[in-house]
Amino acid sequence: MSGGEKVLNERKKAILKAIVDAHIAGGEPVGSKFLTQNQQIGCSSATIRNEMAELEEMGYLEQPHTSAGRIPSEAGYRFYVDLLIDRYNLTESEIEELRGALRQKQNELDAIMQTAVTLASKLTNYTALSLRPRQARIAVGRFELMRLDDTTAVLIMLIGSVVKTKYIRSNRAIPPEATSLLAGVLNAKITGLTAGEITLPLIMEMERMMGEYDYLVSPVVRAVCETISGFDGGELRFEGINRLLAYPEFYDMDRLREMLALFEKKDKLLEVLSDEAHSGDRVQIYIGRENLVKVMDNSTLVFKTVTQDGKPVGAIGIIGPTRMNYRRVIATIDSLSRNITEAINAPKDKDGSES
Amino acid sequence: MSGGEKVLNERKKAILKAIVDAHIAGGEPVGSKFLTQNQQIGCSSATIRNEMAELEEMGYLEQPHTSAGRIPSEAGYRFYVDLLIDRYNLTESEIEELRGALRQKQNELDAIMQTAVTLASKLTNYTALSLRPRQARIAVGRFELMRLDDTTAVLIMLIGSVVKTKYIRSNRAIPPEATSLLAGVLNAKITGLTAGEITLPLIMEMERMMGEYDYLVSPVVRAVCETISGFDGGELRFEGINRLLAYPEFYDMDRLREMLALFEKKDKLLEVLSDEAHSGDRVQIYIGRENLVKVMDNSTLVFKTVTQDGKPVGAIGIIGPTRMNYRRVIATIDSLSRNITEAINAPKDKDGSES
DNA sequence: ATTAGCACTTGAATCATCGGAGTGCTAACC
DNA sequence: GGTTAGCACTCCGATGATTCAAGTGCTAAT
Repeated sequence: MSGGEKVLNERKKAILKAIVDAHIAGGEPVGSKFLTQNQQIGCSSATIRNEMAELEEMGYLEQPHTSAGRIPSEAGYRFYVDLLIDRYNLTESEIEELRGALRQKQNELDAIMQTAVTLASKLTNYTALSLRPRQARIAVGRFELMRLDDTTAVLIMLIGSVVKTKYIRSNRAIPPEATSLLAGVLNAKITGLTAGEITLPLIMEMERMMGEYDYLVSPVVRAVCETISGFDGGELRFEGINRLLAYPEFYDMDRLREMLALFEKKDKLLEVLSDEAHSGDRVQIYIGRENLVKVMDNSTLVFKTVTQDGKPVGAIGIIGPTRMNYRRVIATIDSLSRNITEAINAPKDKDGSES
Repeated sequence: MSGGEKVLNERKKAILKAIVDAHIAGGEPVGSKFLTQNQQIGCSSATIRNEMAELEEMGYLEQPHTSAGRIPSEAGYRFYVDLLIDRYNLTESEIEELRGALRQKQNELDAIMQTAVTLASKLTNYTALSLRPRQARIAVGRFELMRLDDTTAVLIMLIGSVVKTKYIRSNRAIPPEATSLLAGVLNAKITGLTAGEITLPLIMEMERMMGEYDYLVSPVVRAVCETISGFDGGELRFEGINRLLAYPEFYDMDRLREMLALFEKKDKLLEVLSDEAHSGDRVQIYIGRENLVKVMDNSTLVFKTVTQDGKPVGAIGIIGPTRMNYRRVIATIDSLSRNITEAINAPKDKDGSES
């Protein structure tokens, strides 16, 4: 709000960066004296104090109380993050672990995301999250029907690249020939349609096609619709929640409780993330309440989209205190999402010749 | 260790019960004076003090420090719980909510358990858990194969009453006629077999049966084995972790962290629970470290098995502070598991005639 | 423009004090 | 003998005073 030119001289930059670094490392406010140790800044504490006062005026720093050091404001973190173009690179072994874990799961997006989120949490030591965003257009691409006994069958649906199943029970018989017929009708008539596009005339036509087995259409279609609506809700998973506790900013019970409540109130988050998830190919970083829910005062969200055939099919990210190790987190998330995207887009894995 | 007859006179029972009740309600140690308000105990504080001293000697009570009131020991809670034969009954509306939620999901054990665990957490206000125990003998009961394109297919397996799917990718073509052939071979040869029973001769025989498509057998069998071994690991889910925070006994950060760490270290829990899950038709209650992992000093675990065709297929439970509302929790878990068991065993739901 | 120095502010830690709650025990009471 | 009133004793927790150290802002000197 209040003015302040955007231009920072080199020394201010160095000081700001040093403050953020120090605060990330220690978690405490940092004072002028401490900064004199930093080689990059060749001046006395008094000078630094003056600079810090100006940085505070510009909104990059904050003072918890009069006689404490400074901590970076959200704007300060933002500046710092934007500065970080030189990526922290994962070590060879970390990359290997990642690749190895992904190689197991062939194209099972669900399983892959689960693996990835665990890995992300482990590698960064923060809470990780995986997201399957809400999608506008959900439709079944392929149906299959597996008959179990006289009155039971399993309906198998391919949605995107995810397989969903649903039990069908009927109080009238489901003869073997009816299942294949029904599967054929379903594939012919309602592949590619969203729940809203399955109309009554369509259903009636299907019933006509089913002949004497018309009674099966209604329950099956209902099952399809249920599955579709269940699917488009998106999905959000967390892993490593307890890692939050290791960081002093969450030692405050109330804050922690808010955070956990946030984790459970997935709907809200999902909504926001689903929007954001569609945007861009880069790692996205939300600092504090920059954009998202306001609960996240002291937290930062880092995530990146996973795409298949150019379309976002999920996202993976990290949530943690604002003073997080950005280099590492960014690198991890970037690398993970890149590898997942790669794994699900370049199929054809060579069939190793084990005994 | 030190002696003490098991017999408690009526007054002692009344006092012990009153203390547990009060401590559950308030969370604080309870003193002799407070208990005089209780109508059931018609005597003065001094008498009560004497009785309490004896109860402490017998091991049913503890004193945090000399000049505090008493709190129930684990043995005290145990006694209290065993005393609770009169069940707390859920209200009509609660039962209705439960039934309604279950009715939606037809026999999808996974979805049902998910619903149930959410409900359990909501109804009791504690952290709830659902368990699919480790099982000794896992075998596929039925195979189906869905062809997607020239090199991809989805293998669909019915394990118990759970459907699992797995992508199959091949670097050689998967022609349509091969899929049905392969499904037939799989159904003929390896239904009912555990991973260990799928031997090399068997595989070779299958390859012979597949004729020119023999190259498909190996990757598919491998997928089957992976799925089976993935499945027998059991599964443990938590819901409502943040509810723990509402209780003062978890206001201690370290305790809380231990607890959360426990939640993530599912393997261990799974192991213990899988054993226990097989036992009995009653609600099981573990108080403190009575039996389980030692982390759970101040916590109680209440759970009950869900059975299908008489066999345990899962369990649902609550975890919370030792001073929990046992009546309510026991009733909820009992009712939930009973309803689930009912839902998955008595199929044939009437097909309502909605327009 | 930079720096040294100093007065000032403020939260955190330490310590002593005090009050209340609750006990255990003894002596009186039924 | 069981029950109760009374009292001395213990111990925790809250309160408040004091001290301490860190860090600032400002002024004057370089």
